Amino acid sequence: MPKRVDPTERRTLIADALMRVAAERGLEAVSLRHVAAEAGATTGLVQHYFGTKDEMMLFALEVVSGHIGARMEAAVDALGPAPAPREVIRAMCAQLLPLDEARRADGKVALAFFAYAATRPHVAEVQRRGSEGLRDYFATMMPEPAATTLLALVEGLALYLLTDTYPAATALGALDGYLDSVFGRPDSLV
Amino acid sequence: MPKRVDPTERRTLIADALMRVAAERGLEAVSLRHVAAEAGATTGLVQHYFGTKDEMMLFALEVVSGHIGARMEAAVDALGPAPAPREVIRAMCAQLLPLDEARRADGKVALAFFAYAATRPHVAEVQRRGSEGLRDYFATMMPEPAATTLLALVEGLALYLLTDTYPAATALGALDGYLDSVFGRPDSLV
DNA sequence: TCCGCGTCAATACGACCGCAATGTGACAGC
DNA sequence: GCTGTCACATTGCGGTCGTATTGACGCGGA
Repeated sequence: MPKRVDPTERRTLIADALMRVAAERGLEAVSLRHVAAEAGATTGLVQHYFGTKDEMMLFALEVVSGHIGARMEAAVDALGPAPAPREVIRAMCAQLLPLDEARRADGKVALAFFAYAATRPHVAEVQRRGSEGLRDYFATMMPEPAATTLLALVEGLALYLLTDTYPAATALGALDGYLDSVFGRPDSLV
Repeated sequence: MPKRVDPTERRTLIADALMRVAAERGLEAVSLRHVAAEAGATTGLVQHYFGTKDEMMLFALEVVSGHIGARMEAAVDALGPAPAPREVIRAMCAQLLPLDEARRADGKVALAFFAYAATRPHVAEVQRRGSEGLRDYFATMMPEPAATTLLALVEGLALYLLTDTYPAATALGALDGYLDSVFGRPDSLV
């Protein structure tokens, strides 16, 4: 075969460029040309790997999900062996919150995709599955209704962090407060 | 003066058309032409009342806020005289959730504006003020940290309702569950 | 050796965009 | 009844969009 190249690597490279554009200028600024320019390529290259724009968007959505999943895994691993369920859940939730620039960029893209999905059912389906998977996993460590509430709370906190409505400390306080109400306060008052 | 018309009425008419387009086809489908067509007018008319597209978008954002505010007021009024704080809060929160088609349409537009605002600080400022006002109002009827958490929870529930991740009953259950934990369960068990 | 395919650039095309300039009809005041 | 001005329609410009087409280049297999 001629000129070997790793296609998935290329695709990921393009998707990364897409996310940079989306995080900086919004999802509506994502065009074949802008993404190609950001990736240092031509529109032809982008089109070679993604036949249509929709394909590209869908792949980017999967990449964002992958980022979040990887961060969650790393955060849980960092807890050491046999961590308490509460700590696992807390660590995972914290990865959903835009608490540093990397997570903030992903958060912006994820938010943009939520809006994008609001009028595109097949995209919404992808997100829905992701959320349900997380909720079900949480439900193995806490009552199912609490897992449902927790996930919505975290999503809302992420939204308010993204718009700078709440500072980070407030959001984390709200998260810990809710975890307290589910698992009981660690040891202090009440 | 020649041919009198009510300018704010026209502006609202155009903004309504904008929101119909945004709810059905997403905010990125909002263009002068589409909005004008939806309003049964010409682009010239739209331009006459909104010099630039940004102006139009900002006005539409205010209209959405107005819708929500009006619904909240009506819902609280419907509670009768001297309602309990918990019922006031519940009624207001319910108006933030997309539980019928009208609120769902507004919710879609509001979500789109969140994403829109993520890369436009001056738009985010408008939303931020709205959320803070609501939070502060809630805080007059419940502990301030709880008001913060509640607002984020409701926003998250709205997001999940919009993507059909949660059914309405689940979302309302989560809302009531949280209100229980703040105000105490009305009378039943525990 | 050279053919064919994977890879990528360049360019063209038609649609649509925001915006501005210009045209037109209706009405109020003189 | 002429005229100025407001309300709106029409048209066109410059630009960007997504997509399709075309062709050049590099290299493994015959």
